[in-house]
Amino acid sequence: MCKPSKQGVRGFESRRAHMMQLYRELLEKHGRQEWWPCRTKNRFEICAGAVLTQGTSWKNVEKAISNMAGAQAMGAAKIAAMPMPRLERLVRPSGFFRQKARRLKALARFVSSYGSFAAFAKNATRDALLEINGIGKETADAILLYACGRPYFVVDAYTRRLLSARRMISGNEEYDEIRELFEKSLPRSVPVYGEFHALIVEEGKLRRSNPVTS
DNA sequence: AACCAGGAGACAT
DNA sequence: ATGTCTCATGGT
Repeated sequence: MCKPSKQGVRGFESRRAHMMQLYRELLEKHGRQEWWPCRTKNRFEICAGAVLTQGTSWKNVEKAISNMAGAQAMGAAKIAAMPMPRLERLVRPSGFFRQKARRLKALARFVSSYGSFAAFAKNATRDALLEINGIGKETADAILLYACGRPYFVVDAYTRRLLSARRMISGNEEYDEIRELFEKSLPRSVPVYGEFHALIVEEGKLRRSNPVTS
């Protein structure tokens, strides 16, 4: 049952075509972003970055990451065992430092409970991540995609604006509807998801600094 | 000198 | 379900 109607099939193919076209267009315009993939051997650093960047510019996050790395503290076990005042001091430049220190610690304990990062990356579920206080949908998906190498598309405010500007969504869709739109329209590829989201962010930043150039 | 970043949670309506 | 407030540092 539920064999797709011609309308449904055409609608699906059309969305997929638009999505690929958008990807190509952004890729040509901005070039490859290569956010985290190979540059970072430490995958916990990606998890930390996902939390630290909540509501703050990446520039500030880099300072906090640099502090943690400089203190030999960029690891789940180290963060899990670190006294809060010390952790707060390290992440202070990223803003919201008290709650971010708490969130990092909760995440570090969760990762540590798997015994190894590899075990965490393989077995942690999205729902389990979402139960951690301070890990919402966007942060969870960013961790799953960029740190765990799993095919979850990351949706942010730029993504909504861009898609509604292109009339690919109406604008009032739920987070997960938009995520599934990407995941169903694109080949199930971690590098593609990662690059596409990064490109959308880059495009969003450009639009902000220069509101008039389409 | 406001304004705002690669958000999320708590709370009121 | 949908708004509004808070969290906080550093760059335009």
